[in-house]
Amino acid sequence: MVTYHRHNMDEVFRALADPNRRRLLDQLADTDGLSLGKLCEVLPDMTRFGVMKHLAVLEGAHLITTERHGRRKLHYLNPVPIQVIHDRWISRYATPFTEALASLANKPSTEADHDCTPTHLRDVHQGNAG
Amino acid sequence: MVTYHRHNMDEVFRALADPNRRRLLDQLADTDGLSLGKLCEVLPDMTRFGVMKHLAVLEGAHLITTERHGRRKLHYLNPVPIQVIHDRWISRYATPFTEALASLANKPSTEADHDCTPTHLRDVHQGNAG
DNA sequence: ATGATAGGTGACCAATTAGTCACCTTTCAA
DNA sequence: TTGAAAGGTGACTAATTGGTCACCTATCAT
Repeated sequence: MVTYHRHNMDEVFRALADPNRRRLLDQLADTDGLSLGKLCEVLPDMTRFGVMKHLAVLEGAHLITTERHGRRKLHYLNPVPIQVIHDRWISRYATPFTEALASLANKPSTEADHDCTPTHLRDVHQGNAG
Repeated sequence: MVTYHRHNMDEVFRALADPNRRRLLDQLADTDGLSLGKLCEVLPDMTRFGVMKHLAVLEGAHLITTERHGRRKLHYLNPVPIQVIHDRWISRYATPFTEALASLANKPSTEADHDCTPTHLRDVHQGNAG
């Protein structure tokens, strides 16, 4: 019996909540298998220790995996927890209605002003221009 | 020009990171338009103020919207931010490979032990039985 | 009007988190 | 074998978060 599908959603969401950590993931999505030193270049305003901590959080959430190669530690993106989140949580709310609304929301045009949205969704629309 | 597609991902992810808040969202997904008092029944181990704070976080992340009706405040699920996250972030990593791996991971059977996974993904498999 | 009901505010405390640092081990190249 | 390079640990501080409370306003039924 394997248990790797029991990803802790708390940890995954919390890990994803930080823009620095998302940046690290994005970097690994672009170039996988980077060392700590290389990943430090992605977050130049932070010390090596800060980056280490963020990577530890990502690893704790199983969003990345690591492999030691000599004196270097290589970091690999692991997209499984994200897929799991999608499958068992996000798809619940991604109804056709939502998809239509979201695609509508992505258009900056006046079409969105037709506003066939229920009243309790209206406040989402109150963006200021600029 | 509308800006409601500029959801702050930090806030959304952080809001989703708390199980109490996810429970509130689940409740609203089941029965939309509940008052604070009703939502307090969902989290019986917390005071009204705690629930209020969690709802405020959810509202700050635009995951719920509210409407006052007399002396009551009704809360409505707003699935748009989740859809946005899916569209612009999650789908990046939800490759066919990932989907296959995830569906594999969801099976507790021995099929997962064929393990055609890259080495750096292996540690995801090390679950302890029981 | 009046009491009960529903919700709100600001202050407050405990626990957690983010980031840094001094110091350490392991590995590689010469 | 020695020194530089890569990474790791534990302690520490500052900031943030989670939760509670005393006290408040607004609304409804009578």
